[in-house]
Amino acid sequence: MPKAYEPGRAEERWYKFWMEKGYFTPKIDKKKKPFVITMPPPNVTGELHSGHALEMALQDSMIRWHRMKGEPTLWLPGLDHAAIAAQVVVERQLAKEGIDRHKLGREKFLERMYKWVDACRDTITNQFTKLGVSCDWTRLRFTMDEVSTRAVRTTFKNLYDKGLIYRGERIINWCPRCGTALSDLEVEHIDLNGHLWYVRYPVVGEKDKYITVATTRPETILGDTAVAINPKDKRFRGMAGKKVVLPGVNREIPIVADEIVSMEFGTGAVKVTPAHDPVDFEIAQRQKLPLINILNSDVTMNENAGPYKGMDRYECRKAIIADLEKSGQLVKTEDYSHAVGHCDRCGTVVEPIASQQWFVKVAPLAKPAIEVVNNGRITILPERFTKVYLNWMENIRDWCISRQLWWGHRIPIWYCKDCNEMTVAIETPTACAKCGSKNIEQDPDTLDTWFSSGLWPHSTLGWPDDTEDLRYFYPTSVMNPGYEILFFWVARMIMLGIENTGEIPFHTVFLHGLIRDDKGVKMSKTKGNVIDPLGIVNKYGADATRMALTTGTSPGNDSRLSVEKMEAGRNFANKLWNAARFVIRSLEAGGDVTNEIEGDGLKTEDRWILSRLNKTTGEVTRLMDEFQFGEAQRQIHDFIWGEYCDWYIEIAKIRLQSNDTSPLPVLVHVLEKSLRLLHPYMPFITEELWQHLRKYIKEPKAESIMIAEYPKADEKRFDGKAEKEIESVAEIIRSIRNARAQYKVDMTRWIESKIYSNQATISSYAEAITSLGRTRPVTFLKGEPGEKAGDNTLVIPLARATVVIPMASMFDVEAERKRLEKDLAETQAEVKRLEARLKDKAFLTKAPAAVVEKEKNKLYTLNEKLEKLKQQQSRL
RNA sequence: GGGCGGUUAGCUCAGUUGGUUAGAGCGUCAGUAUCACACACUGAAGGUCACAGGUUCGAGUCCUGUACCGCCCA
Repeated sequence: MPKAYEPGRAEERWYKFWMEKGYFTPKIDKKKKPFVITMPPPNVTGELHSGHALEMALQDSMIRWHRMKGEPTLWLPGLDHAAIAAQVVVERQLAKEGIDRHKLGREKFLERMYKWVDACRDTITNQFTKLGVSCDWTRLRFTMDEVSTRAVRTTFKNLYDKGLIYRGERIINWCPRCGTALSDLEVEHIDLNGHLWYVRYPVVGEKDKYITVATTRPETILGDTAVAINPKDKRFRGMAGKKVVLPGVNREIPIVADEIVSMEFGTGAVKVTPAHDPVDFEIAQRQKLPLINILNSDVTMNENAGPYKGMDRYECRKAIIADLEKSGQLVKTEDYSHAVGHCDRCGTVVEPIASQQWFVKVAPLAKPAIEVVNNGRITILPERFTKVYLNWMENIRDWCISRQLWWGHRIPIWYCKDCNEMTVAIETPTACAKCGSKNIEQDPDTLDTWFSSGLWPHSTLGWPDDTEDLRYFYPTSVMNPGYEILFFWVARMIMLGIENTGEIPFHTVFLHGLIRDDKGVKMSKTKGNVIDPLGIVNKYGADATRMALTTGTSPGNDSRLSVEKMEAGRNFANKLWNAARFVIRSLEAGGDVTNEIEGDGLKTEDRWILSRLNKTTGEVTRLMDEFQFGEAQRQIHDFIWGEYCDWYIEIAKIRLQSNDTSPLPVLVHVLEKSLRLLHPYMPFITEELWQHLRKYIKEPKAESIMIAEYPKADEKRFDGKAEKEIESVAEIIRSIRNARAQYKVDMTRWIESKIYSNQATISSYAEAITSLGRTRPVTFLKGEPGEKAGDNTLVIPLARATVVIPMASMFDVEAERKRLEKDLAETQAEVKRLEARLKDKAFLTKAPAAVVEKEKNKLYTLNEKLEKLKQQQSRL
């Protein structure tokens, strides 16, 4: 075995081995309850990032753990077509070639998309294997494959037939760059410093009478169809029903009274632009006001903008302000900070526009989805997100699902050109359902990508068909996405899962946090701070990468990824490697030994490590049951490094060096069990080492660690007495080492010690204390020491013992006294010299300040040294 | 505006029914080529657990308030 662990080769070999053995595919066993995770499908937008790597590490840990527990375990992988995000990627490629999708045409464009998907699938699956994920590749799914398409259409039709999907004109968020409508969730509100412009509209027929409104978007004046005031507002008594003239387009619009108008905002009178503002849209509905859309889809002004037609929205804003200023209608301008909607994908400022779109009426679907969380059928972890979920669900608004994109599931609606009726169908129809005309055309739009991913847990198992997979594996066990898609995805999966199957999609939602860079900044391609997980895997190994991502984190909290963490992971792997190397080497020399432990003949240190192993196992299992994987890993790490390596191996060496092979079964037993304990987190190195150990392993008899039973705590091995005793011994050894370091005793020198204790058994650790403390002779005495500190001895009181070390054994007291005296005299002389110098007025006034400062500092440190020397002298 | 989270060693973070002297990794300092490991070993230094009150025999942990940072929703 090489001196340091080399991850690369081992990883490739074992992944291949696991694949060949088919371990990743579960065997359906109706007598057993399966454990199922549907993988959140990565987007086909390119490559994996560290967030995916974290997700994979967490899920693979859960999956491997449950598989080792003997449960039929399914981890179902897949990819998401990621409608808008993927379309943007390919459109960028096209742009580089100097073409666009319109030039290419819809069909050719989709061909390009599929080609891209194929490439992406290869990249992503390859990246997954590098991380060691043990998902069932035979069930790999894609949100646009045949079954998914059928699931999407079936769902659409069902909801449409129930009246839960409708087409209507509503205010949607329009992204001019992406050229599509967005749902409310896809809009990011950013506070921007803008202005509030106060504009006066002249009242019709009343000379010099005006009503002043305030707006942050003056260009929308052109689309105003009313001015609204609060009916309780005394300032505008008698104004309702009158008319004002719009600047720019000189249209007459009414003044209406509406309760929703805030009397505090601006002047108390607000302009109403129903086609470009959600609140105004509602007012218009109530007041029966017309809608005037002033924007083209590229957000230039349309014919309704009169003289401003053709201008870009911001150009128009400038022009209007200038014109208002000229006409004296601009009353004042205030600085004003307000939230402006931006496209989640591309960052462009979105425009609220009234538009014909498809919507899901969500409230009826939300009701049962709220219920299942409230009654505990679905648990959301960390628990605090339950409130976030419920709060959103209880105030849910209709979901705009149509997108003006080409890439995605096309809306399964066909319009008849003859009778104008709509046909909704699962199988592509050839004729209008109403009149039978063949003159039908499918809706050109596609569905929001979340509409199909919302079906993911059941569609991947075969729904709408009644498949064996669906019957056996559904509802799934755990869903483990990032908290940022709680609304986007989790909420919709719960709603659509219940709607389609009558069952919850999963029992537990276990949310993870974001991976940030070492400075705590969210990783993004534009910031250039993304860490490529494959780069880390190549440099530090997959196990170290996984460890770096998941240790020292707590559920649902963001974490930082840094070089230090990756190094820590690699170092731990190497530590484990070398401990195993030592054990294997000892085994090779030790004859016929297995990991089976004989009942008697165990020494206290053996019983101690077995007790610690089993307690750790119990603790780790408890933590994993509670989804505290970071803490579980820390416990395994601390046990292996801090107890097994630092103490047990060191103490065992004493017996091994005198050719006593009795610790060998314990060494291999504890190592073997620790490897199994660790396997879900560090699958490769544990397999590699386990295979090295296999000929010494009597139980379990598996051909791979990944299907060997996960360790269970054996309470019979708990041994509080042994733990106390070894703790006591360790404390004694530490105190002696401490004294050696404090007095700078040379490594090669043996020092004498007397150990006073009422624990009779301590004396049986003479060898351990001798060799680990490098102390000889060691005498064991009962009771309290007669020596007092200062009698040329060091007296160290401990919890259950007192250690006494004669100074003379650590160093030659006489020589040391002489050395101290000499040093003391020299230091004192130097101090005197410096003090005199610093009193010298000539020096103080003439020497440069820096020099004086330097001398002062020197004096200070010398005085400190003097103190220390005096202390040392008094102790001799 | 509403809600949630964070504030613990120089840095990054654990600390889950309130219970010895608050832990880890990294970093720092001192020492070590000891025959598993220098990706290591040994030892040390380093904390008013944001602040102010309260409950309790006992609070990093529970309650109230304040400040700052971050996130979500409107």
